[in-house]
Amino acid sequence: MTKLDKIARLAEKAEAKSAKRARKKDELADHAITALKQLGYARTSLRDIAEMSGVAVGTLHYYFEDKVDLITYCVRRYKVGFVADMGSILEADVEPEQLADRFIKGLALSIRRDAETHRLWYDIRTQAMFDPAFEEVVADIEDGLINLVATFLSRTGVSQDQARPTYLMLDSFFRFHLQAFLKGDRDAPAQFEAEVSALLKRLG
Amino acid sequence: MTKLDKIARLAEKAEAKSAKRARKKDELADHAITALKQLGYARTSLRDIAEMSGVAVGTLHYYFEDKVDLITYCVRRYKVGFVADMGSILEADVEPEQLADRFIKGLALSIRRDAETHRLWYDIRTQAMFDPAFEEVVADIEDGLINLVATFLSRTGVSQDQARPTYLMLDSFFRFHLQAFLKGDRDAPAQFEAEVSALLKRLG
DNA sequence: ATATTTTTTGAACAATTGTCCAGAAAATTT
DNA sequence: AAATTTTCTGGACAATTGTTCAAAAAATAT
Repeated sequence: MTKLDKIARLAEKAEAKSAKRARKKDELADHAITALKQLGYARTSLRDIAEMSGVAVGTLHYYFEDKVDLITYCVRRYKVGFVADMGSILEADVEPEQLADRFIKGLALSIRRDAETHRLWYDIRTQAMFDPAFEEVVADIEDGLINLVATFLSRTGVSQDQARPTYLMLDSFFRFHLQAFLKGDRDAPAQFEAEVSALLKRLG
Repeated sequence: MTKLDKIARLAEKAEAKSAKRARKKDELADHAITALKQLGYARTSLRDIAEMSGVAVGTLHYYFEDKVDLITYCVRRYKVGFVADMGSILEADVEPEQLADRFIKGLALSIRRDAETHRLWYDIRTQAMFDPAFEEVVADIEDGLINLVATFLSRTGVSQDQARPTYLMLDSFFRFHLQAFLKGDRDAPAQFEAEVSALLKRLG
């Protein structure tokens, strides 16, 4: 075995190890999210998360620096997934009008299906107004969302410099009807769909 | 002294007493707000508030049921004041266009002047997604804000059924630029003014 | 099989939390 | 001036918090 072989094998090992560690982190994060989306940032303790994950509290600190690190990791992970999901809708090769329809329907569906998870995002976004530790993750995610809207607009033939105002408009309606849905209004997603659809036509 | 006189005087006393109590509540609430707007709901302890108010912790519980009662009282008090302030702008007898200009300028000014207080509102509004105890106060305030926008629209000659979408639009821009301002972007209020002004012309 | 490293545990720690309450202080009534 | 009521105090309470760490357990390497 040459020296190069040894080095290569060592690198392989190191990579496999960090990959395994990453998998475990994600596994823990997924359990953490189920706890966080139920109670919110401030009300969820590391013990809640540990119990939900079936591990001891110390294990969490073995994988995550501290609570902020753990929570930002969770929010980032889930929101990246959301942006990817919505992005895949935009890949379909259909008429602009139908695309807009599908996109809005996708958002409405996400209110219905992932309401509890989305409120965690709003929780963290608000925390960032008080705690600079959350500023980075919030800015990153918000950039991703604006970017998502930008590709949506480019696919429907609208100028991309409308991305931020459009994102803000979508976000405010999304937030409002999410709130209504969480309060028990089962029709909120449908209303979101109708209202946003109308407003989008008015603007486009 | 007749019996009626006695009753009248008793009623007077009772009213004076509850008025005094109400004044003290407001005084405590004002101090509490200065603490809350700096740290946010979850991070502010009753001891922080007591220290800020120059009273003992027990005194807070003498005037308020519990922490939730105290905080909802504070948020309600400050937001009612804000709505009243903005409402007084709408009383001016000027051209619709100038009125819109003044209204938006008033909002931009409030970002500059009351940034820390406004973030407390967003904090409580988000908490309401997790804790039903905040649902009522949030719904009340949001109704008040939509109402404010409704009178704004009626004064500028726009259909009132656009109140909610317009409120949501204003809110999202307000929130976004408030966030930017809190992160250190001193131009955020001016940008808010420009962007909202443009969008409003596009819609009206 | 043994040695080494990685992973996990859960008890211990100090700090903080909201709430309660007996008694002091102040205000009001008689 | 005495009695009564209202207001306020601040220590005590139990519960909970994030974090640390020595030791055990498990996995991996020799």
